[in-house]
Amino acid sequence: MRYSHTHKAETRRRIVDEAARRFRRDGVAGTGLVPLMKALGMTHGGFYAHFPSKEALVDASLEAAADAVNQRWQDPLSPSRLRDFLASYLSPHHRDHAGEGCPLPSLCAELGLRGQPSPVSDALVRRMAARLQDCTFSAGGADAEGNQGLVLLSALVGALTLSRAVADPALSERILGAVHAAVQAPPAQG
Amino acid sequence: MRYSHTHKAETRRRIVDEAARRFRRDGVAGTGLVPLMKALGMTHGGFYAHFPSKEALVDASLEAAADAVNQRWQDPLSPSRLRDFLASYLSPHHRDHAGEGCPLPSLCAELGLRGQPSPVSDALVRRMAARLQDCTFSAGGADAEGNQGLVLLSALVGALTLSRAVADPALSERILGAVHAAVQAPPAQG
DNA sequence: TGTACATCAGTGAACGCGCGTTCACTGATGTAC
DNA sequence: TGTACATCAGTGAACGCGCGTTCACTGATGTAC
Repeated sequence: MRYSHTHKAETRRRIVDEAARRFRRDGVAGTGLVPLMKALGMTHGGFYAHFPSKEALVDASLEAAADAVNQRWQDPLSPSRLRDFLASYLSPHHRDHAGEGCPLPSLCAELGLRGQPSPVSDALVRRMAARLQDCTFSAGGADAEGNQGLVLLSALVGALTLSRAVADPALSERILGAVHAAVQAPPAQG
Repeated sequence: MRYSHTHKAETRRRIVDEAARRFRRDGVAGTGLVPLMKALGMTHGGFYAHFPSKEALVDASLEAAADAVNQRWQDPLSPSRLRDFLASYLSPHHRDHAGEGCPLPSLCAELGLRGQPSPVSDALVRRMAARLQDCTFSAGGADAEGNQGLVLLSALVGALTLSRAVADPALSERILGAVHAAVQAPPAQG
């Protein structure tokens, strides 16, 4: 080998990291391989020493995201850590920095367009929903199937998506605030 | 004029209708003007007799969607019509036919990517949230700001987005079913 | 009613551009002797 | 330790393609006389 044993793996990791950021920030269709490789100080031809196609890079970056979620959410969330998570997920900072944020609001719509979605997003959804399920505020005797986590995740993803799409900053903050208030305490019963 | 008075307006309407369908089904970036015009039995050059740019077509199709929502949701929803709406919104049919469905789950993520989002999506969000607000099941004394409609809308949009992105049909149906159950009756309180 | 003209929606070839991908190559490095 | 060789990550030019947009034009029709 002409490079150290770890060199190629290291370059591959850099490509995946930068791609994951750009996919979330600009969309998959909006991310070109030429600017991507250029940002890493390389030429685009070298890309194909690491991946057979752009499609494979999408899969790899989704897998990396799923690994990160699994790593970070390995143990059940404590109520206090859940509170922190919800606040940061529904924050203007998260809304304004999609590249460093959750891949679900950024990528799900685009992944849903493709003929056959990758099963990797399933793993992401399952893991996050399961961890949210563990510590929903309602005791949940009526929710034995564990669906409350999916409901919470849907609200989070929808809120972030909508807050990013509206032009009026006041409306955007109202969306985040309304969902934040609703998920911290269940709505008044009557 | 060489065509009847309504001819041009009629053609424009056909372009907007077909574009709105394709934008929702394939995304804005995934919709080309050449195939779009060809589907209407015309050549692409004629497009510019109606719109100055593709961007203008996006705006026009969003406006058309907002008009349709305003038309259809002019009066407050009765509880029974709300029930029908929720069932159809969270149905597998809606998930599988994005081209004929709500523009929010299909387009919000992509619109959020663009530098400055169009204020037209604001009108859509406001109108739908207001109508959902009118008839949320909770009496809502604690929700004077009218945020419950935004919460409900976030959950609907998130659920549809996630259900379209996962590969496992069972998981997809669980997402729709869980949110459907949750929005029909508030979660158990303890 | 019949003819000449003006209008303009729509045609179709062409443009420059960025895309994903291919491929012959280079040259720094690890390995073998 | 020093030299010759094999490896292969990365280079950079080139490809075909579809994109949004432009533009000189056509020809069917409404209008004026």
